[in-house]
Amino acid sequence: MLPGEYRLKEKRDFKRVYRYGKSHANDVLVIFYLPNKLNRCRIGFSISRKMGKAVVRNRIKRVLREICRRNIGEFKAGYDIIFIARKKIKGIDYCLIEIKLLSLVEQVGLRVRSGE
RNA sequence: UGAGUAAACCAAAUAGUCGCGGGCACAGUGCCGCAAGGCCGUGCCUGAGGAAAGUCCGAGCUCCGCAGGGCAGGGUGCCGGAUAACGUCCGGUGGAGGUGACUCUAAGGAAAGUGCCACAGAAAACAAACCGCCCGGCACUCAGCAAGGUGAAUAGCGGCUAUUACUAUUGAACUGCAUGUCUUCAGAAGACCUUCUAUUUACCGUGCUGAGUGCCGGGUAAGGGUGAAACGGUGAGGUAAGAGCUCACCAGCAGCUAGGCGACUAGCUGGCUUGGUAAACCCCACCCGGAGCAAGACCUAAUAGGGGGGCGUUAACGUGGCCCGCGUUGUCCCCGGGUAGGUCGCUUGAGGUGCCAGGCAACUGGCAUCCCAGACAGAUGACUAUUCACGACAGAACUCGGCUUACGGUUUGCUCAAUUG
RNA sequence: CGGGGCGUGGCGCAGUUUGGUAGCGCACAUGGUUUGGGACCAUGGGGUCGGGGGUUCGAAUCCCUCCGCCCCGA
Repeated sequence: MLPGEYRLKEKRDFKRVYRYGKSHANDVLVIFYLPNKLNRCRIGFSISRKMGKAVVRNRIKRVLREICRRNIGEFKAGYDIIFIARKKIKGIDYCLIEIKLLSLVEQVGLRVRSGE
């Protein structure tokens, strides 16, 4: 679970990102992102009801959160980010989702290599 | 061993690291905010289910004009009990299914009334009536019998005379006006014919009897391809034919008696019998005010509006669908305040566990013990190691009691079948 | 959390109130018409009435339960 300051909570923040932000996607995830005026990034998740019942949706959300928590240092600060799960994400294990998510973040240029 | 049936239990386990929600303790009184308030560190504890689900019922709790009456509407519906309450549960009764263990059962009233029962069928509900069966009358047809008539055949008794003339025939005459014809023949007989009688047979009409057909009047509901269902069922007697008309058994109804708190059961008696559908309207009995934790309560700076009481009850508006009733708008007096945000509601409860007692049981009582998620964009995940049967259905959002639905496994009791001893 | 509605041939809808025959339009197939196509005319096929259970002689229709979709209010 992310610490509270890194969470994107408000409905109006989601609306703003969807409306004015940019998007990119691969086969399991969609990313929306928009610069904010803070010196940290806030991350939100959206898993549709079409994905499955509550247990399935919770599982996907928790895996995504865990990935973001462990890699929070690699995200470029000052952005609001929303990840949307696509249907193919069901059944994929943690490691593969982590690779997919980080590659997606790198493609849109929000990744900061902690080592570099 | 297999199949089935009923019940109970479990919901992968252990250890470590990182991360998240909540509670408690300690500390800086550090940070954010105008404020109400919130945040940060360390330690310890704790953190989804049997269904958390569907939202199908019932309650608690909260607010609303404190919910009163009538109508309407909705729900429930064998009996008794349990419960805060229930459409739930337990124990019984009746019915249905199953070889059985056992399971299912919206199971009041059809004799309060209304409606419906398609097609088929004579008829679908006051029973009536079509076919049929039976009785009577009339007409017709057929058969038999009786007496009769007519005709025919056969048989029998008769009749067929007999006078004059004449050998005979023919002719004539007279008398009489009586005469069947023919043959043999001379004297009667025979045949045809005919009277009567008898027998047989045919026909005719009459009467009676029987059968059939048609019509009319009546009796009957035993039987009638139907249909889900046909006005009690089966058998015997009985009858013109039949019929609870009578009888036996069965079903059903009413009454009485006995048992049971009761649903009901058993027995006896009686009159012989009144379709189904109420998950159709309805009747009867009982129950139901409405909305729902985004209910609602409190706090707070700026912008800006209410609440309570008295009087009044015409009009308008509103109130769970209508009416009564009630409330607001009116007026007088008094008090200090709405949205966004924050806090509370928010988890100690018809609570869990164990023992004892009561009860067949649901459940209740007593004692001991425990605190067991409380978020507000919403907490359970990832990694490592070990073990196993390699893990189904599935995630709290005010809280309980049920129901329904989804689903993996373990154990036990019981039933049936097969095999072995 | 509460309230309401819908589900019927491939598509859009009737029929449900008051139980007994599942129908209409478009689409599809065949034939005709035309030089050919469209339009038109005629004929025909195609439906577990969302699933299951019950009431009833009989259910798309009545009752219960489950599934899916849509709308509204707080």
